[in-house]
Amino acid sequence: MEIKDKSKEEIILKAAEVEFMLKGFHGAKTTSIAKEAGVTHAMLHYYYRTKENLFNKVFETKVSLISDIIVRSFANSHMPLLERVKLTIESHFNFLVENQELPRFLINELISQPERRKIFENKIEDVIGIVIPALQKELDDEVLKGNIRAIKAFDLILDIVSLNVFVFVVFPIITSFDSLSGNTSDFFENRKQENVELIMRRLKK
Amino acid sequence: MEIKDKSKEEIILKAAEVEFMLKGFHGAKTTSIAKEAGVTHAMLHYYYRTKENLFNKVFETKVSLISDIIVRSFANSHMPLLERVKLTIESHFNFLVENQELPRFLINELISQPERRKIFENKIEDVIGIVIPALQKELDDEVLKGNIRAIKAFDLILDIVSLNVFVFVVFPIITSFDSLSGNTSDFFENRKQENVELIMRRLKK
DNA sequence: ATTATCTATAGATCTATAGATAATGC
DNA sequence: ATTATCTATAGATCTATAGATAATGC
Repeated sequence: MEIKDKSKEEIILKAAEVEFMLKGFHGAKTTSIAKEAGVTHAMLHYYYRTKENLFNKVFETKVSLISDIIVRSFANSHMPLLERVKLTIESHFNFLVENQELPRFLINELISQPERRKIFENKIEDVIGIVIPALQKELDDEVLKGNIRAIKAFDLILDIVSLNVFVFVVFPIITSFDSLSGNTSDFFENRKQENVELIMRRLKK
Repeated sequence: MEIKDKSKEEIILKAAEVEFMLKGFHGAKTTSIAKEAGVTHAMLHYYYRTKENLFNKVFETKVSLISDIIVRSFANSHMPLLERVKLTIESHFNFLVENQELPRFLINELISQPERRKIFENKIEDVIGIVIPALQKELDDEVLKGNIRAIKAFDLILDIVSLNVFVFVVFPIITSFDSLSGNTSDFFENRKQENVELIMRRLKK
């Protein structure tokens, strides 16, 4: 057997990732994942036994990605708050450029299969429980100093996430209208700036 | 046969609506729709022949709702622009309160089943082609008069839609964190104001 | 006569595994 | 000896329809 760049096990996982992300758990079929991976259908079950199993592998990896980005976003605490918020928006946005199908996938599986929410909640709960109160305190301090306008940390985060995520969620649909004539990365760059602008104007006095 | 409030045909459609909205085309099963509707499985096929057919009935109704709201949102042209934008944000938000599962459903089916995009595009295309240029002109006029800051109509609409829609898309997930202790309608009311605030500050000089 | 309903079942599709065979690593 | 691979097929689930029967509207 020659040396392949990837083992079949990995190839199957990659193919599963693509199919699950695009079609969801129910829309994806183990037969077509196997076909896409270029292996016999039996191989898929040999390595992962069940469809459920294979899905969970994909799902957990994706959930981890999300919880990591939340933590990473609020690092760099030694920087003025407004600047840090700006940087957070940008790095969060950049992360989404690299993981465009991720939000839609998670949202969808979490809603259509509520039994899977626990996995998500467990990963994300602590992060939320720590990040929000800490941010709230910082915001309140700045408000007292008269530097920014009052806002709840939860609202600020939801503002940022809404603006950043939504473009990617609808991107495959709006492209078909071609209103964004021209190049995709210009479009994204423009959106990133627009989002920063919106949030900065919301916060600045 | 006694007089029922609804015919079986309608009951089936309603049950289908619920199941398709929640689980998508592939996740929904005609057997469980029939069960939910309290009819034998054969009745579903008697009235709608195929699953595809039944799905399309639901899908088209939902697409119409969306295209209607876009048109309605930009009525009331005899009103100062900023005020009109504010009203548009609010009425769009109110519409979403009444149709919370709608955006996620559409986004998802449109992405996982690209063959259905045409139905959507046809309904929405004209509306977009008329609304955006008209709005752009109005915005440009106000910019020249020195009343607002420059913005592309497309960006403004995407800003509004992002902020308004996203809360509902993730709502079933964030409720489980219970950060929004207290009542749901207060939470929504607060979000609506936050969104108006953001957009107004973006536009005002 | 037409419309509505049920039971039973065909036929398709999909997940999963059994069992045989080939390749690989000590 | 263990791991990887294939063919073949069982078994489950799901969509769809045939065919019989009951209800309804002229």
